[in-house]
Amino acid sequence: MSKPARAIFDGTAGCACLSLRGAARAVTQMYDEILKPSGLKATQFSVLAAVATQGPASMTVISNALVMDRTTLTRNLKPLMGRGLIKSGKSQDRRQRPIEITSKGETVLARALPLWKQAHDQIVTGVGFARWQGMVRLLEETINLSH
Amino acid sequence: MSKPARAIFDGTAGCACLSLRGAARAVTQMYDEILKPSGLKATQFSVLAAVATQGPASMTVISNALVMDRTTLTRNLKPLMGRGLIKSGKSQDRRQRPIEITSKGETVLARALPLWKQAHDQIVTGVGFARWQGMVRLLEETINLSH
DNA sequence: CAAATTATTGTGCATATACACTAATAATGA
DNA sequence: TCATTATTAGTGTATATGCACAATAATTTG
Repeated sequence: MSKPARAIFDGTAGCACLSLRGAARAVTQMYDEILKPSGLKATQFSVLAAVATQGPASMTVISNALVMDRTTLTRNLKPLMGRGLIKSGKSQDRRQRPIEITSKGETVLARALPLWKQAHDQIVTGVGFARWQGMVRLLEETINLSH
Repeated sequence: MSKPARAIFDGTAGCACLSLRGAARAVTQMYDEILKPSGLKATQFSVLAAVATQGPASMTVISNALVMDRTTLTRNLKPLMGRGLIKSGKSQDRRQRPIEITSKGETVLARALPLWKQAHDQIVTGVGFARWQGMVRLLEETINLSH
């Protein structure tokens, strides 16, 4: 009876949130390591790529595309803005400050892409293409569940 | 030619890291919301439960069990320590400061467990038991891949 | 045993995350 | 029109994350 919690909760095993967060941490570290030569972290790469494909677009549009809280995106744009990889412009709607990638940002993104592909392939090859596809599908369903 | 990046990278779709992080964010928010009455956030619940089941144990042991960087665990213990839910003791090996749950921590954890179960069931029911099991297995494989 | 190595933990720094709240602007409606 | 409501974005605060580095103690090795 010295550890009553053991009887009711078995720690790591079987918690969707814990598994997801753990996998996200592990994969992020792998991506960060491989992306290192580009000077981008995994999140920064994702944001830069989203701005490149979606932009010029409002913060709200981009944050929705990234399944990321709007205020989180505000902070995540800062290091990219500081390095001049993206810029914010003006809109007719003066509340909006549409974000777009700069030419310097395009260059950095282009250099990062083969590294991203390398990390990506490592995951896909590791778990197998079909199973990986199934996982991405499940993850998207899971995201929709909590909306 | 105004958006050359679109041709080489299709943003959100198909990036394992982005999908994982997005799903982790979404699920964490769901857990946080449901766990609110307990005063614990999802991560805090996980850490507290791990300490309860593993402890008394060294930081290194617990961080490995959680697939969490050791220094991250150090910071994550702080709010739990501050609320008196866990405590650190001493060991023969004077480098170690084994962590264990307090009786107050046991009480809080016991109150949080039904809430955790509620969140958990919401995910499992949503994606289906078998598919959820498959996902957890894949997530664990993915974690092992990046080690 | 003393020196080198390994193991355990903490801290500085930078980024990532999101809720509550605020400010500014646009849209709506009486 | 002008007051109300809705939309868009930023800030304050707190936690989460991890690399580089430092400090301390145990272990190994010559």
